[in-house]
Amino acid sequence: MKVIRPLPRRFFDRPADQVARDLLGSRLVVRGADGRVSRHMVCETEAYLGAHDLACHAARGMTPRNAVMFGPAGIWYVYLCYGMHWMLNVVTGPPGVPAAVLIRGVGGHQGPGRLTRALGIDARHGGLPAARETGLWFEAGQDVPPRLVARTPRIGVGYAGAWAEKPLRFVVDPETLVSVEDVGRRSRRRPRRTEA
DNA sequence: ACGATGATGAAC
DNA sequence: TTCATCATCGTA
Repeated sequence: MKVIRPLPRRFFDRPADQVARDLLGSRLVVRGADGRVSRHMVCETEAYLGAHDLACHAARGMTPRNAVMFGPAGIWYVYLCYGMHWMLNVVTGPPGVPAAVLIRGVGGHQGPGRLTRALGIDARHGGLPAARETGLWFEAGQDVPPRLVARTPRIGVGYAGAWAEKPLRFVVDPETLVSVEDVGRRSRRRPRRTEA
């Protein structure tokens, strides 16, 4: 039987929008405290491109919080938002380029704060590599054909001027993705939150 | 439409 | 040391 290896670091050492697109259909894999492993299909991501991207945390320079974004690819960037939600990101691109991809939705869990809560992800993961040893990594899943990928503006970044409108959010309807032979029929598109 | 809830970063 | 600001979510 085929051995599934974690997505390697080089997978993430590319522009964030490419990584965000290609993570759709992959599996986010978590090993819980009890040793059990669970796999979750990635169905929604957002790309934060670097210091020039005004929606990116690194747009105003390096701080203790965002420092990990300036490092090598394949490292978890986890931060607390609105006082209660842990946001899971993976750093992309070469050192010096502070870019990352936000994991915004995985199968069965809509919303970045809900999925971290459900999977037990928090600050402990920040700064660690996405690898088996850390208990949180990615594995290749199924390829998602382009026609099933929707691109929209990112959520909650209305302050970012022109960057707020760029289509850097990538969504695939998990219902659609489940049945590969059903690609001819576009399933109902879920109504999404809109910008303010 | 809005309040919960707390770290973060910048100003003072 | 204060203060505004959040890459959200549940309830209304």
